[in-house]
Amino acid sequence: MATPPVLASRAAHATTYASQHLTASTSKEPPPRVRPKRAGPGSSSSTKSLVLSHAAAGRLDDALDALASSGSRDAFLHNVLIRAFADAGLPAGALAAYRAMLSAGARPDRFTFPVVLKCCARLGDLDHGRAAHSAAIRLGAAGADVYTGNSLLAFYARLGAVGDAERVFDGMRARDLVTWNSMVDGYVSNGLGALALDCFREMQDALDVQHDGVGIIAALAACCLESALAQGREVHAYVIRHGMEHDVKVGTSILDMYCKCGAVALAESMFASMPSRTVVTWNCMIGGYALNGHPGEAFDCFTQMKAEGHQVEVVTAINLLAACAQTENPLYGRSVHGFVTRRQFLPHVVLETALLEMYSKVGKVKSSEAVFGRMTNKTLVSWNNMIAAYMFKEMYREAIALFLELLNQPLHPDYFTMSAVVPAFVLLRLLRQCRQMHSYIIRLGYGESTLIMNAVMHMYARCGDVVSSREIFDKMPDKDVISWNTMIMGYAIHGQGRTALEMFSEMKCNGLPPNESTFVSVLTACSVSGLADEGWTQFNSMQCEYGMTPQIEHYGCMTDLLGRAGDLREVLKFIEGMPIAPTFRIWGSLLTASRNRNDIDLAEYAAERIFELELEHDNTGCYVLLSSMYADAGRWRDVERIKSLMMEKGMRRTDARSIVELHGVACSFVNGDMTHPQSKTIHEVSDVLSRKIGESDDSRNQSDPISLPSRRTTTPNKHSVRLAVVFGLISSEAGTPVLVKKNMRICNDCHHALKLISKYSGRRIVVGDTNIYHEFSDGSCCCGDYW
DNA sequence: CTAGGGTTAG
Repeated sequence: MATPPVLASRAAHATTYASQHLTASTSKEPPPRVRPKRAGPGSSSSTKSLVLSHAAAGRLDDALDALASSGSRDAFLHNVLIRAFADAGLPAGALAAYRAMLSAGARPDRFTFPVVLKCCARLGDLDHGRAAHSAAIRLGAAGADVYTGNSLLAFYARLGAVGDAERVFDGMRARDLVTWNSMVDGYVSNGLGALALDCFREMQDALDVQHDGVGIIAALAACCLESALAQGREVHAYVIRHGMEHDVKVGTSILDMYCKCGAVALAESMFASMPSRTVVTWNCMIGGYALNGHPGEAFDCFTQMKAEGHQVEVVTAINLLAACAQTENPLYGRSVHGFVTRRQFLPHVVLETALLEMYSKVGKVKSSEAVFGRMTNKTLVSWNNMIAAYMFKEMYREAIALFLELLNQPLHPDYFTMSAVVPAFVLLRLLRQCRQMHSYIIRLGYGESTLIMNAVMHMYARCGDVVSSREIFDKMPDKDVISWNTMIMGYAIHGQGRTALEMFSEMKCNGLPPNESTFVSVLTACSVSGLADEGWTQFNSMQCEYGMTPQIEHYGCMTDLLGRAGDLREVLKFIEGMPIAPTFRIWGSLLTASRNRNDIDLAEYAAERIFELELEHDNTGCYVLLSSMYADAGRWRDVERIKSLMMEKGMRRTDARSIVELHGVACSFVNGDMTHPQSKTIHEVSDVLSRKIGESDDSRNQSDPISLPSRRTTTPNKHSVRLAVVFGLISSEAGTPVLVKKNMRICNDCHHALKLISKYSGRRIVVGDTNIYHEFSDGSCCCGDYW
């Protein structure tokens, strides 16, 4: 049927009218229209019936137009229309109708505000909500009417303004069950579980009524946030006492609470006892199995769910993917991917993000990329996950590139983004990129965030610039334990044990109690700087004064400390006396100590323990170290044995590489490198330096034990680190330190030579290996020749 | 013509 011309033109007008009000959303009220002649509080019955009939037929723009042109000040009629827009899922239209109401001069009442506020919440429109709030205050509805107060409270809470929600709560003259429930739920949706539970308890005293399902569900969500199993069980008991357990939603929430608190068995018995279940119940159970590391049970549960005739929905698939991510075999995830494709669940942002994450966890980063690339709608979470996927695969450059791409998106990187990407800079250990990252972080407005600035501090320290690390630390307004731990560790890895210990005392003076990690930093400082007595004092103090139980990391530090002292039997005795089983970390420490004391027997013993562990850890370094010890001892047959063992296991010695950053450009050298344009000069200078420091031909002829016979061996003065240092020395001004990063430990020859070169050149030379920074100056190294 | 409800990615 064709629309009558009159109505058609009106409809067109109405659309413009509504959109005008939508676009003018941030400005003040639209200019008042011409006051109609008949502007009484009621309206003519013809206006009323016209508006109502349009509204009832779903012609909302027509209804709005009719009402606006009648100039009616009938609040009831306006309320009906606002409500109609809201019910039709058109919150923006509802706000346009509200503005029309205001410009008609009608007076909003206690029926108007709840709907308007709900629409503002749905649009995330804080400004219009605040405007409605002041209108409600002006009209006296805010404090007096419970419904208006409740809506205001819920509105602020949903937009994350908990403080405003609390103020509304406090200002209400009367509160009902909904008021309290909204407050509890408001805390929950802002992650404040403890406050939610306090509020829930307070509510029982304040109101003389029983909790309803809504409140119970909010309280259970609070228990999830706090992992408060005991309180969750109390809520469960309350539900049973008051005969509410047959409510499916309540039952499902109890089940979910048990899952989230890690009590799968309790969740299972809840599941079994439920008289009826919905898809959501099944989804929770599947998610709960996945969350608690039981992928097999999750799959079984899924099969059973389908057998009972339940429709699989998007959330089911998402939870199932969490289970797939835990299996070794990518086929599970792929089949779910096929399933959701066939069911046409895609595109769906959350589902796609879950697919991306699943592929990443089963090691299929290419598939993650494919999913990410096809996504039309990407949320910050999608980006964060893709960055994390690259990080998981150690694809640091890709992670950084994606992060830089994210900066060009209309999205604001959050803490997860930062904590995902910062380690990439740390691992690449390029100071220039750290500085860049630092400035991004400031530009993004995270300069005041303790969490993020801790990461930046860590980044600088790991990249060899402990001074910048300290500068940030000094400027931080709210230092937490992690800030202090990071700073202490920063000094520790730079061999400045004394400064680290001073920081530790200062921390305690400031009244900040140390935690377990603090002692890892402190003990590392003692061990790197050879402060044996201090180390023991701290090790005892953490147990006696702070009642902490040393963890494997602490034992690792103590093993290092003892190893450096040199009595290897003591080290072995210590390891054997440990109350926890030695790990790779511990035996590796003994291996290093044996190497430094040249005790091949003990080194073999330590290496055997490491091989016994049969872990997925990369043992290449262990083989290389052992083989170089055999080479030093002239045990060439053992060298060969190790070499063939490594070939058998498909291990390849990683190529030594050293990087020096000059004027913002990173130059990378391998052993004997000739690729640099200034190679000739670099090699010549290295030879000159070698002679000046009296480096013997003996050490220069020492061969690389692992290299194949065909490969030319490199004399120590052409090792990557030496070339990098030489290039650094000749390319920077006298007096400035030279900073070099190396991807493996420095060999004895180079360590010795660098000490002499620092003295000869009068320059400070800093070389970072995988663990610590060696600071060579005036003929000695901060590590005290133990590393 | 009025408020408040469960499951999902980090």
